[in-house]
Amino acid sequence: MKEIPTRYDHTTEPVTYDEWEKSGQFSPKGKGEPFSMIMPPPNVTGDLHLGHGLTYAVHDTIARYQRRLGKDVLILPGADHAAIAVQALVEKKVQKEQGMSRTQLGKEKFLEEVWKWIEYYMPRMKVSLRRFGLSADWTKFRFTMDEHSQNAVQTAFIELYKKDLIYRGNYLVNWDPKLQTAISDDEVVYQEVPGKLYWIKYGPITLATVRPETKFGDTAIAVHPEDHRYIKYVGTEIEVTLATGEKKKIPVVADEAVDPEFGTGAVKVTPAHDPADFEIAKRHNLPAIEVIDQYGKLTAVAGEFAGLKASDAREIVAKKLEEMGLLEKTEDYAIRQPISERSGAVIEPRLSTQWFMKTTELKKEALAAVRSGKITFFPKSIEKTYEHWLSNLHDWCISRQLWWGHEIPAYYDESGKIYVAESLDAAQKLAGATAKLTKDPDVLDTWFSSGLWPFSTLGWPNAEAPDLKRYFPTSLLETGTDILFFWVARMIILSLALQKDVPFKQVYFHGLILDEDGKKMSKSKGNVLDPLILIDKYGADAFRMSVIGGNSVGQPQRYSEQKIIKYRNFVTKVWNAARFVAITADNTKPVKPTKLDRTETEFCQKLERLTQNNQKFFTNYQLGVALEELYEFFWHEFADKLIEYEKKVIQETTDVERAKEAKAFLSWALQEQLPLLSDFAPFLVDRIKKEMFQ
RNA sequence: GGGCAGUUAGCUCAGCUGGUAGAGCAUCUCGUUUACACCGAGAGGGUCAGAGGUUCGAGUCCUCUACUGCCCACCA
Repeated sequence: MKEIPTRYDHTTEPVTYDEWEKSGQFSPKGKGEPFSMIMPPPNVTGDLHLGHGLTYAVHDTIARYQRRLGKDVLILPGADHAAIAVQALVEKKVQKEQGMSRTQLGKEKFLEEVWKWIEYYMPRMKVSLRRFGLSADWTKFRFTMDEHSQNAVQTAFIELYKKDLIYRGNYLVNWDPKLQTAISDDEVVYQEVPGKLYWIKYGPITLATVRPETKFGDTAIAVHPEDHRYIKYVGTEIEVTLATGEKKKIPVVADEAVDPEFGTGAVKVTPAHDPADFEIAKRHNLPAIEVIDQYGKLTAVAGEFAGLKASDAREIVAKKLEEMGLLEKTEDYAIRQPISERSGAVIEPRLSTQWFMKTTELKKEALAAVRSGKITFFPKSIEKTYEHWLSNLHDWCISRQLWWGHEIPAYYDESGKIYVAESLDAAQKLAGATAKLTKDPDVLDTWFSSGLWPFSTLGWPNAEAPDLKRYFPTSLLETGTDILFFWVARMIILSLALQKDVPFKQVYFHGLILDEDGKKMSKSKGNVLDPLILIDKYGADAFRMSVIGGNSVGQPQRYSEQKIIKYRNFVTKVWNAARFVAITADNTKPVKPTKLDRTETEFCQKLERLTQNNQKFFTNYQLGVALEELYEFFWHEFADKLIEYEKKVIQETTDVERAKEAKAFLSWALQEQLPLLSDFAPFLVDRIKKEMFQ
């Protein structure tokens, strides 16, 4: 009899993983039907949360299932440079350790610090990723800032520029005064804060506004075209008195965007600081006057108020207007304030010269790709969200005033003319030898490089790269709904633009993990669970099953340690059932006996059904259901019923052959279930095989 | 304001194309120390959010309502 402990020892997992990796079994063989997944690259910010754990658990479970079916599986791992996030972290670190700001340190030194950060965190992150048991091909690991990625990004930019899909222009952007950069619409979140609605006299017209401090930048008053109250003013100019006492004339325009029901039905138009006003101004050819600068302070046009922070200026200006008899009344009002998701600063819509990507044509193609079924979403309901977002998509601001990130391959001569080229030399050729060129100082939005990820990782822009030819378009993208717009939609757009094909055929959106009370987990709430600590305590298999089990496609799930305990117990159960089979049926070859009694036949039928369902559930990405059924079957059908039944048979029968057959049947039944289990619990099954059946 | 989900046992959740409800945890009873107490046998517990409709028959399809969550939006 073998000496087998009654507990599965999960501390051997890293060793097992090492063996797997060294054996090369995670690398695709290049034979069979390809099945590829590009792993969502985690940010190199130092920590992995439960959401990452879920992502990798699902990735790996699907990959192992596909391998079991005989597919040529590739999981390509990577990491993201996370421009804004990492820059902010390194800035904090430099400030703390050297007492210097980024600007004091200088760009070159600062970037050295960033690379030090990357060099420190990258290896740690890779070690962490391996703890999940992720069967990724590490030889193909890619970082969004490695040389190949940089080249891909530069090439993409140049190609898109040549195709006239990228342009530079002075438009209203979301300005983050804290980070001193523009950010995209999707990086802005809104918060309701108590504020006031100010009713201000503009000559004969009174209008309501929440931002009296921007009055200096008003270049029109807008009313609805059918509003009879104001029709007589439309087309005329009205003299307006500013808080500085200065008087100026501004036109009254008619625009559909104005809601006659709100306030007085008249609205001030401040094109430089309000997206809606900016649009009105475009339609009526109105000038834009900058009232707020890049630091969020009032500019010279505000006269005596110049230099005040916009938020402070509000009440001061209003008070002055009141003294001047221009403030009719105020009322309490909930303001919807735009906040930078990155820094928490109040966003100031501001005119700025930036690079943009045109989306008008591409979004149609991106819509068609999903509508036509070239890309399938799981769950399907996400398609509506996707459609809605795309149809409302504006051009995408892709430049950022940061230091850490992909450089923009654009050069300017003294007259400001743009030369887009891969190097200074190449630009110089375009501009002529005498031109004095300067490089664009900005970097690209992180999501621009992430958007190229499904093909840049496979060798693009080299169209002949073997991996690109074999594994693109990828089979499946597995991710969370939180980055549907940031990432999923952008990959589709950029892939259609540059590869003329979809980046993936299926997208599986797993649901968000919430805490016990159904609240989002966040560091600030202090309700986060560290997946690596859970793995240390209970093992990777239990962890993987705990995030997959009881989770269904796209549905949020509440998570607590109780769940992982359930699966840790399951791991022990499987271990002990296998142990029993190994001990009693030690030398039996796992061949299905030919003679079966009724109980055994019934078991076979149930097992057959389980296998069929398993495949069906995986096809629909109902991993939670697949796991639950397996759990039920193994524990209650196999362990509780079949093992107990055969145990009795073995004890009671006098027929030696019958006892042998019972043992053989048990052994066979176990071996049939182990492959199914190994999708979810690869470490456990590996150990069972090695310790008990070798 | 619009869109999308969800509302099933005390708790966490399953329940595909309709046929009078399931699991895990928790509770209670009993058992077992030669696979496993991270165990076994069993029990209690649900008018499937509410109302209406389709149907021989509805958690399961339709409509409306309520509550919860998520996403989007230029009502200043």
